[in-house]
Amino acid sequence: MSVTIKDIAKLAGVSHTTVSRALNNSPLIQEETKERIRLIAEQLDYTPNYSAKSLVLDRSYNLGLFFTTLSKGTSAGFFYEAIRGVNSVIQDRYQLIVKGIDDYSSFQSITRKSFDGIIIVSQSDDDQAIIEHIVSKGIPLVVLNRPVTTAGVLNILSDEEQGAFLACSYLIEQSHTRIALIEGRKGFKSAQNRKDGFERAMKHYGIKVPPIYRIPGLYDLESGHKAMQQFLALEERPTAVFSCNDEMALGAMKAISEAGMQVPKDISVVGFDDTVFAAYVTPALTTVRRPIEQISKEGALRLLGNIENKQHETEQVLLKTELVVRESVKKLST
Amino acid sequence: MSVTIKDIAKLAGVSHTTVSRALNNSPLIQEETKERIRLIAEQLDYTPNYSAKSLVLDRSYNLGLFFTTLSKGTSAGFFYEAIRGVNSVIQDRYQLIVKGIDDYSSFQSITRKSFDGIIIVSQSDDDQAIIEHIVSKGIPLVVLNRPVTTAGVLNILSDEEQGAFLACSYLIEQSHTRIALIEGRKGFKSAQNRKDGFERAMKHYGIKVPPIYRIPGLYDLESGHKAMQQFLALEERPTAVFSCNDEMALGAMKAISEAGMQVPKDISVVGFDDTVFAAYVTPALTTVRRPIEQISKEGALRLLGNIENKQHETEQVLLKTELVVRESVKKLST
DNA sequence: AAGACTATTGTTAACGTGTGCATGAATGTG
DNA sequence: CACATTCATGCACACGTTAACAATAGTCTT
Repeated sequence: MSVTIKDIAKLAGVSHTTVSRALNNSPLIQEETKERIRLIAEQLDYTPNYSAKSLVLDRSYNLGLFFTTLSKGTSAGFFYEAIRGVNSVIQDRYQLIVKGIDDYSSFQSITRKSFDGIIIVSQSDDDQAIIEHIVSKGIPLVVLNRPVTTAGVLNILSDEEQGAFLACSYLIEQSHTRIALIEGRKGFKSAQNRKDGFERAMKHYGIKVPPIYRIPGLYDLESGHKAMQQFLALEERPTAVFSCNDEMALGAMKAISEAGMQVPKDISVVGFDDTVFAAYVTPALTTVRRPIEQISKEGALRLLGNIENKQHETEQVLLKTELVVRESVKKLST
Repeated sequence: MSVTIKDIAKLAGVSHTTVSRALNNSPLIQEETKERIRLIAEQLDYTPNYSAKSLVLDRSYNLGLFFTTLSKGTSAGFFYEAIRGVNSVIQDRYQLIVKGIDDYSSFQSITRKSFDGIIIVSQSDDDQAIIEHIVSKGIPLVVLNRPVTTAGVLNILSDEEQGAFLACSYLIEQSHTRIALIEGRKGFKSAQNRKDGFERAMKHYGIKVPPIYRIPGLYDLESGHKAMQQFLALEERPTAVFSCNDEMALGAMKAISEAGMQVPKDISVVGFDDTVFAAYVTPALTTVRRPIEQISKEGALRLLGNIENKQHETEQVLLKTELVVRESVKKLST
């Protein structure tokens, strides 16, 4: 079948041990011999059998990249940026195995033999179970995007509460006082954080928000659309809406234009995430940029550090978010 | 360290062979013995070492999912749907390894030992090299999204030429005669197919298209924006634009509104792909739906069939696209 | 009741690679 | 020149699993 080190050994007139050492650049082997063996390996188009390597070295060369879910609730852009970020770091050294946590019926198959390290892009508290499983197995782990307090876990995320605070403060500075909130998907930590930022800004500036100005959403276009319809039906409409993500903001804008009104002339809208299309809708959406690609890059980098130095760095890193001002907010005259 | 079948064997008072057979549900073993062994395995929280299995069974349990590129030119939605489709099919049986073809400096590491099968979501003719490598290694392969003639390759894609024809015919049926084209990224097969559909429709209905009505784009928002600006600067503007994907269509719509005009009142726009946001922009975008998730599902399914039955199905499957009529096209009065 | 057959389990080797220890040659030391 | 030391390589085994073949006991056939 395929070429093994024994085939090379035979041709080179040495033992397979010598070949193994030569190809791993061991200092025990003479430079001259190494060169000869490398040449033969090249000519035979030799590729190491990673299953055999894994078995004896107790490493899998696999990196797990797990999302809370692949089938529902994860936005395409988010998903894409996360994979890109991680992928740009690992290059050739590892294989990237992508999976949705909700696809696992049992975590049994997640062992130190099958993953050298795992990155969880977490969007829900429900991920706690798998996190604990991974930690208990002693697999190096980094959790992105959601705060986690479990011991022994690297944790990298953006400060979403701060981002939401930023966005809402901006609305208030534009003299808005009737500000409504379209919340994120229930159970997602990000939904809570963003709402917290909203509430803090309101409190900080002493703005009263009636209960009907808060409607839960599902992070998708449709729920934003529906929520906005409800706001529009109100007797005293809000003059501005903070939507917990861009997709819902888009749905909201759609509802506004369907009602014969205009953004930002009649109602201002702010989103969150700075999705690729935010800059290109009409009007361009003012939103909060969350450095997902940077988070996943940073996470992958540190995870590799932990794996290769066998250390156990375990801090929490908060990366700052940034307000991107575009055209969807109007400054009210005071 | 971790539990092996030998540990179980010792506790059960049998040989490790018997344990192996029992856990693989071999008919050679007494039902009673099997039950006893399964129980012990469960209690010890045994997990098979997949490296060892792979080594002896000559299977990796890995499925490769390769994209032409992860870093440039692949749209997030496209990427997301493809992964979802494949993932929904493979469930627990395989690990899904995601990679960008342009990340490979050498294909050497792609062997039959490291991948049981490979799915290529191909967007460029440049992928031919890796396709040939994979075929030469005898790895089961399915190529999605782009037509491929290499022997021994399963090929599943949508009939994009037909989709473009559909879209352009629709424009013509709405009495448009000055129809412009924003082309896709050069070198991408889809760009060629969609253009072909455009040309066929024009020819079929006997519509003349001046050369300046065709501008190449890059499949991103910005290039659509720029292309539209050029159309708008023309003395005799088109009344309708067929954009080779939704993102460029969005960019085009942006340019139109910046010029103080409206879609579809002043200019009609049709896109391609039916991206998630197409339904929620204002006006909602008329576009061509390409069943990516279905394509990748179908592809994964057939690939698994080929792997597990050791057969070599090698046909080309064309899945029909569908025109989604929304609000971005105006019927001209004749 | 002897031989053939069947059902169940064990023995042993194999997959491809890495590593501790042994070996032998060459070199250095006193 | 005898002995210690260093350098380069080989031998044998280990990693955890599966499978071909052997072995044993029990059952059936005539």
